[in-house]
Order: sequence, then C-alpha cells, then structure tokens
Amino acid sequence: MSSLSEQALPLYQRVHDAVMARIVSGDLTPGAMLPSEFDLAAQYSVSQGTARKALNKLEQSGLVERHQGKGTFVATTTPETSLFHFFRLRHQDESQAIPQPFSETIRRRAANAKEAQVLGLEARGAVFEIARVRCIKKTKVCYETSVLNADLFPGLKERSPLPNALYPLYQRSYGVTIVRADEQLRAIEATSSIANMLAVSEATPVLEVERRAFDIVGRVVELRFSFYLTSQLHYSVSLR
Amino acid sequence: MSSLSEQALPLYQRVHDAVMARIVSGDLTPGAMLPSEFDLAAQYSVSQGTARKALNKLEQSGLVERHQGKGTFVATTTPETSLFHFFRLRHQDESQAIPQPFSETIRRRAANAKEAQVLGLEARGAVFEIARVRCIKKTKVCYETSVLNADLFPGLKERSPLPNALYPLYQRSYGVTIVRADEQLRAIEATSSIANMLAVSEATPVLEVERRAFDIVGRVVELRFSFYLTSQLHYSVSLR
DNA sequence: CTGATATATTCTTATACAAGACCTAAAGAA
DNA sequence: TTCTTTAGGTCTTGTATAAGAATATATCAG
Repeated sequence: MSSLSEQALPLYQRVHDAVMARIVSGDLTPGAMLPSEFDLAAQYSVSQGTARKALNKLEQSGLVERHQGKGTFVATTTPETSLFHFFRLRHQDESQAIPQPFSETIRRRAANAKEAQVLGLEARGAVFEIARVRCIKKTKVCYETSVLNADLFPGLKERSPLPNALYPLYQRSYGVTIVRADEQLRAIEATSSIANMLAVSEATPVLEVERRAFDIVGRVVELRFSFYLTSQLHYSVSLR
Repeated sequence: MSSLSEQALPLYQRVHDAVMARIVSGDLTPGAMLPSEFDLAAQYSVSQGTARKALNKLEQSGLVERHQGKGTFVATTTPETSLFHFFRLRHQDESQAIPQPFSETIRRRAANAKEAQVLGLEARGAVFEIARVRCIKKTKVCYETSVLNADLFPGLKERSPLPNALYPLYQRSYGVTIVRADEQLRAIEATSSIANMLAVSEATPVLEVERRAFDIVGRVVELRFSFYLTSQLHYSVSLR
C-alpha cells in the first residue's frame, strides 16, 4: 500500500514515477522482474489498465523490457546494447568496429576547472582518469581519456585492466546506468602527444569526440575525450 | 466504410496501417487534420479507444501531432524541426550554428556508380547535384554537395537560388518528407579543391560528413557530402 | 519423454467520463 | 451602434477501468 502523493498528476503518471524511483534507487536492479500489472494495480489501488499504461511508458523510455506471457523486467544494458548505442565506430562496410585495448593507465587526481563544472564537483574534487590506447588488427586507431567522479567509483584503480566496454562495468559494479551521451565532434590536427600515442606524424587529421555521459537521473557521470584515426574507419550515426 | 483486410493483425494495427497509407500516398498532406478518433472509429468499425491506439502509434513514430481539444494533424517538418534534427552544427556554447549561403551551383548530370547504387537508380541515371559554400559571419565554414534523383525533383534547377534549408523545400514543393538521415563522419585532410572552396591551405583538417537521407517509405532520396571547418564550430549529437 | 492442462503474464478491445480548445450568442459597457 | 466580456455548447483528445484473448512456462499424467 504505497502512498501516491502529488495530487494533480494522472494516476498512471504517479505509478510510473513510483516504479521509476524504485529502479533508480537500486531497489529494483537490472534484470529483476517487476511486479505484474495486476500486482502493481493492487499495490497502488488502480486498475490493471492504469498500471499497464505506467509500465508502457517505462518501456518507451527504455527503462524496462516487456514480454507477453513472461513479465516485465528492468532493462539490462547488455554489452551489445551498450556498444551498439554508444560505440559509433564502423568499418567501411558499416559493420561495427570494436577496437581492442592496447594500453591503459588509471590515475586519481584533482579535477581541473572544466571537469569539476561538467561533473558537478567542487573545485579540484577527486576524479579518476582512465587513459587508453586501442587497436584494430594491431593498428592503433584510438586514444581516449575518461574522467569520472572518484566518489562514485570507489576502488576503480584496483580493477585494472578494465574491460573493453566501460558502461556495463559502471552498471554492474557501481549501479551507474548510462542512458544518454551528448557528443561534440571536431576534425583537428594531432597534437604531439596524441601523434605520439597513436604512432602517426604530427598534424595528421584526427576525429575528436568530446562526450558527456548521463545516468538515469540526468547527472553527468563521465567526461570523455576520444581521438580516432578515420582513414579506415568512420563514426556512424542515425538521425531521426 | 473502408475495408480492413489482412486478418491476423490487431485491429489498431490495421487502422494504423490504413491511416499511414493515406499519409504516404499524399491523400493527407502535412498540416492536414486527420479524422477524429470517433470518426475514424466509425469509418473502420472499431471503438474509439482502438482508433485512439492507432493514432497514438502514429504519434510515437512522429508522423502526426496531437493536441487535446484541437485534433490530430499530419506532422509538418517545419524549418525549425528540420534544422534542429538534421543540422548538427553548433557554436562553442552549443547554440545552433546556421551557415548562410555564399555560393551555389546546380548541375544536371549522370549518376556515378555509387550514387546510382545508393539512390536506387539505373546506371548513369539522371541526378541533380547541388554544390554550395556556406558562411558564418563572412567566414567560409562549409562546402557541401547534395545529389538527388532528378526524376523526383523536376525543375529543381530553375529554382535557384535554393533556400538555406533544403528539406522543407523537398516537402513543400515535391512532397518528399525526410524523416531519417544516416551519417558517416571522418576527419580528413582538405583536398586541393576543397581547400580552394573554403579558402584554407591544403591539408587543413576537415570534418567530412557523408549523409544518406531517407523519406517516409524508406527510400534514399539524397546523398550528401558536407565538409566542415571545425575550429570555431563542432558537430553535436545526442545518443540515447 | 511426450503431450495435455493449469496458471501467470502481457496484449487487445471496448466503454464511460474528464479535460481542453474553440465557436457562438447573449449580456453588458462605452 | 460597437466593442468586450461571459456563459454555454460542442468537438476534440486524455484518463481510468473492465473483460477476454494470446502467449509463455511450469506441472503432471501417461
């Protein structure tokens, strides 16, 4: 008999919000089965149809998955889904390009001004910086640095080497689910340090991708800079 | 009293398909008001709730807009919407960058092999090529070429100079509504011709964007190459 | 091991009422 | 008269509920 305060909002919206709260709080973890439409209806004293409408809305926003006859489950951001959504690198035939880890360094340091602002930290708050070079078929194609709020990811440094895909790690080990990423792309000349990392000559054109990754509640939890060599690969996106 | 054949599909799906057919056929043009839920229900001998579900589905796919008390209308891809969705260029403060036309040439010519394949034409079919240089505050920042099936856009050449945003023109004057664009991005060195067009030195890093634009029924109707200078601007995209 | 059966789940369809937008005509003020 | 306001009616989509169908899975008899 949970309380549905906030009068004025439609019933289905209140049920939606209540269930969403249970998911973001970690009460319902990814993969877990939600109460059935009838159970939910009983819990919140509404009809099955209203509970259903709330669940439909959660499904639309991608927070849950539904299967007729089986039930409703908290969406698991599988490596596939995650890669497919946020790794936009493709081969010339549009097949997904998955660069393999080549080298990795993790440092704990103070945030610079921009990082603190973007991540919502106080000035010089503690962050982890993950710097990685990645390869495709022994050719270095990517250098990227990810900066995270250190408080959200305790013990991250000890987990090195990190898996290829970071977001499933964030979710499984830290309960941080990435649902959105805003990216800014530029073509730049490789700086000396980047040229060095990627073993190309200076001033080689490089695709710079600056990413802010958001979790369910809309916080920026990662600031990432990626530098790609795009002679054999490209960044692919579908606008609709 | 339209016929809803195709047994086995749910009623709401059949209504949805029927209405969608009327939209893509041009029977209902952008901005036009659809029959009300009750009218639609009567036409197809279903309940208002079922007609409603069909309309909701059309709304989700972005084909129609609904307003309580007013009605349901075929979505008009307004210049704003179009720009917002498919023009991804932003200033450093993330405000939208709208390059102004600087020069324009339109040619009618035979498609090359790739264009014919992408646009679904026979070999060396007729295409229009629109080549434009665009500026922001008197600085050239963009060179782009758009290639179109000439049969779909009769008399296009005589419309020069074309408006800044092409897709509203496609829709208003040719009934071609762009609903999706797949883009491939690369960082390349400016070729001599591009460097010339943009008034920069050769080998300057340039962001190349290769776009395939799709209409409602999924045809590729435009193949576009854009070359951006990204020292003051960037390409912005949100993945979710 | 196979097939029928029971059970739990989501999906489809229908109905009733509420809420919002808009028009029109009556009432009132200048 | 002319303009503004207001009240009501009507058309629209939005919300809530109920009953039955379809689907998946476990259970049990043979």
